[in-house]
Amino acid sequence: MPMEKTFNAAEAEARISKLWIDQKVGRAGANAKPEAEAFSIMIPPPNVTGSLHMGHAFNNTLQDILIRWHRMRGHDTLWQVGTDHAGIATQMVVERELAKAKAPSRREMGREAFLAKVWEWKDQSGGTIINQLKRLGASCDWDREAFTMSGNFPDAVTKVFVDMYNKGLIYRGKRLVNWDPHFETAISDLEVENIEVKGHMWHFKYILAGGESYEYIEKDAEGSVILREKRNYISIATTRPETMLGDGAVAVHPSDARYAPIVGKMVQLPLCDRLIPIITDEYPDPAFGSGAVKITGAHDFNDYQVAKRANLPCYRLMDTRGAMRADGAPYDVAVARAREIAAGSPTTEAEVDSLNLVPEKYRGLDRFEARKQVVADINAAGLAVTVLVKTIDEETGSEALHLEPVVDNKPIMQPFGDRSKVVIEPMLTDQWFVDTGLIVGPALEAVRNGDTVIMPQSGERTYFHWLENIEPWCISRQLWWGHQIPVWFGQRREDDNETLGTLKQFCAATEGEALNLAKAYYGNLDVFIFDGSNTLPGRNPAIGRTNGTVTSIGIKRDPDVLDTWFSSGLWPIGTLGWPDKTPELKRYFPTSALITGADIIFFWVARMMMMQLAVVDQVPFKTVYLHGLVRDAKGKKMSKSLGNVIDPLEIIDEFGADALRFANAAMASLGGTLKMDTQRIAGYRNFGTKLWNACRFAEMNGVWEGHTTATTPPQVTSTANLWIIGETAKALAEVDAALNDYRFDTAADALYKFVWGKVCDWYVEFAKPLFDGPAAAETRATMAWVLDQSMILLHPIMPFITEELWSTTGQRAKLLVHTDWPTYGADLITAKADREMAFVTTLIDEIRSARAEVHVAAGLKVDLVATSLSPEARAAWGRNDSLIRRLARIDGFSEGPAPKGSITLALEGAAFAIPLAGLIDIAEEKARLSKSMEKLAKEIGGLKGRLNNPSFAASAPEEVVDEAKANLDAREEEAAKLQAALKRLADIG
RNA sequence: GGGCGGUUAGCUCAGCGGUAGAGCACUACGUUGACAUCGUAGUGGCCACUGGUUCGAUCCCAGUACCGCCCA
Repeated sequence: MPMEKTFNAAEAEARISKLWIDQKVGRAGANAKPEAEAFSIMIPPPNVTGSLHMGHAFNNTLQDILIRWHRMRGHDTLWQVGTDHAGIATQMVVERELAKAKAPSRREMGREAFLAKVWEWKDQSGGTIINQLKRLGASCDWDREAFTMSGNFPDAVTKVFVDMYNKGLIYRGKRLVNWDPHFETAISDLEVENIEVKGHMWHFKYILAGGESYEYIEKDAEGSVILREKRNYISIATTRPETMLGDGAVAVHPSDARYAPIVGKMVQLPLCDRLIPIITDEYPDPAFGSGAVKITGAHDFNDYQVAKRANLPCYRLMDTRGAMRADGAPYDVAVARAREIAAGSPTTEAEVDSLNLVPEKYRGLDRFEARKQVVADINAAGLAVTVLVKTIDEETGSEALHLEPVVDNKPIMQPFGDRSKVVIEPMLTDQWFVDTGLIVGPALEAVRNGDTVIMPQSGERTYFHWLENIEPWCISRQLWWGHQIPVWFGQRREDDNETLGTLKQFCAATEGEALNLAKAYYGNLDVFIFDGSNTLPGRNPAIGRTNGTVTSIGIKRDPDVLDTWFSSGLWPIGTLGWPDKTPELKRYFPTSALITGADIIFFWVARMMMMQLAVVDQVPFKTVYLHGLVRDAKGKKMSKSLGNVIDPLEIIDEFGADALRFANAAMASLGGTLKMDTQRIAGYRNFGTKLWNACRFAEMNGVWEGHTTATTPPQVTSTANLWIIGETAKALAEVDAALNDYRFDTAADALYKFVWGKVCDWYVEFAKPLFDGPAAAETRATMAWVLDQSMILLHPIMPFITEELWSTTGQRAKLLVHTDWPTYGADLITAKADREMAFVTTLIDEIRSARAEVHVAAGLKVDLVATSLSPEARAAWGRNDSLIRRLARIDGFSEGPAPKGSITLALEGAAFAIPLAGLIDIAEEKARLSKSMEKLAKEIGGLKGRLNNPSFAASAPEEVVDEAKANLDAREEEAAKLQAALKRLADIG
């Protein structure tokens, strides 16, 4: 059955994909030669909730190109596939599904039932993205699909936590964290997006205690007094009025002379029955606002630092949902205790946290509601800074002056949760942290000494900059979906004089081990797991008593889970079976390359480096290839709201996976963003069609008859065949070099130019006359070989169309995916053939160009007269005249002087005339020649300028000088010929 | 404010010491033993600006302007 005119991607891709999967072509070690070196890649695990977007398509195309290339080369390859449980993202999706289905909410159904729902959902929809990867042609080892919540992974995560805990690399502490009031969990710095929004700045007066007052003096830049008044207050500015309820002080800069008289004095905190001090700190900027800053240690990161320095208590004002606290003792009780603490009464962090200093009227209000209320109350109390405003009564026209509160409209940077999109609240909570400062050293060193190479190099600078300024990593999340933290809490023994108010921690891989630890600690008490109802407040353990004496004690597991990135940080070893010493771990770790987006260098790459080095003392990968983000054709971020999202599956439907893959490879230059243009993808679809039709042409000419795969090219004698065999060797060398350097764009470019520019544009055309001559047999053999090589070399980038062509063009021992990658070298290049074909193609180009410029009808055959021929040129003509005649539409050929009324061509070593008496416009030919002369003159001028410069000859390398000389000679020779032709034209008229 | 990068043909981008390339778009023409998802020919660039290094700079260095991205 003859080949169709085009490749039917939709039909063939499904069929070929199934074939590859059924035959397990991507299994670890497939097609490996004995003793082969290993090449392994870990897929950046997509979220199990995810579906394939352009970023995935791009990222996985590059990985597949590398894997296929190495696999064909006979290396022992593994492309480890799998998905990430993606804590917040997945929990969010399932909660949304529940809401949509009007099912009970997460809280209503409880932890166990909810987790069952998540697993149910995962089983139903978790395979989506994996199946989409298959459509892209990804040749992963599908049998090894991993999941961060399945198999050995949870145990591995737990083991790492316990080990790190025991080494003192993980600690628990009360810290100000980014709190997401929607998910009611802490999130890491990296999960916060700071966005500029319209905000307001309010100005409040805090009245000095005891009726005190001072002289407030404001000076301008020159030091002249511009305001002098007696004040009984200090003015503070804030964008978050509701947090004033938790203020611990007012801070001013130590150099600020305006407030020097009142530093150390107390002010009355408005709306509250508390006095707070005026303190000095470097933090306030005297030039900003009034220069005085209210300090709310529990709800602002800067204030927290000030509070720490000044040893101020940090009173938490909000609950987990971002509403003003309604728990704890009544306000007057709490505030009384706060006054005692302020007066020096000893306290603990835990006690401070338990005190609810929100006055009764604000309790339970949402934080934004509370903000409005506080502002209203401050205004009502006359404590707002005001300005005189003149109003005119519209009816009477009478003017009136009155005071209005000063509220500045100003843009403010506000933190939002990257998943929830709600305003993040700095919140003082107990969390687990990795003491990253202790494990960052080896991760930095490994990149510095080249154990791991980051490409492009700018990525290394970013990596260093972040790691050199690393902050502790908050790894606990108040979620349900994830790896539960393997720590159980119990009450401290009375003789245990650790920090008051904290619980004893038992960190262990299993409940049994935790119980053993606890038994060892509590001595003769019975220890049991307390996992019951939440009737006891917080995480307090249960205590059993007999006749009033404590006889048993319960320990309770921390309900929190680990940050998703803690587990995905272990992806390289976890997927290979660690902590077991599996053969795969031995074989494929450290992995060869990590291909990932530059946007997760902090989230993932840096953490994998730190974690793997901390756990197994080895780098996780030798090369990190960072790529940019995929944008739309205009460079805009693809987003649903903009409506510019390009769905890779739709692209595959329309153009085929190969076109998308080739476009991805061609765009993969290092650095920058990637602008995805469907026109370009269409172009690469056309490229596939081009190859397809070259093979179809071969088929029509019997090239494939009885064809089997040959590893070496046929022995040939004709120049065109020798030449294309050499070009194939050049293409192989370019592709190998490019892929070796991770230059997917260079590889794609070389292949495009070879297949289209050399094979299709020239070689197929050359073959047509050769098929009629004595070289027909060797030409068929050469074409078969060259097209085979094209399929092989293109296969890593365009696997489907090449696999399909492979099976339709001959008897094949193996699928293309497992066909050996060639190893031939420069010995296939014949310099003489190269030179000769350069002459032939240049001559054809020149004739075509000249014909077009003087408007010779395309169909018209013309004669050619050689006016001068070097021996080499004469030989070249003799061996290739059928090619030239056909492609340049030449009829008769002779040697001799230029006939009258001909146009002239000048080449190196030859000059030709095309007699066109009566057919051409003399003026037009003159113009054409003059234009060529101008171009030559410019080149000659440049070359002469260089060569006439004495220091050029003195300083430039010899070969550069020689090249310039040779160039000048050749250009001058051509110019002379053109000059002669111009003269002839002038003679005619 | 700190860090990283960019500025090359109408568009999207390569090139990164020897005088500028690709794809797309555009214009004209369509002879051909595969391909109109095509062929042939062509138009189009003070390589952001200003200095410096060099025999020579789009390329290296410094500064300026503008534009991105990341982190505060």
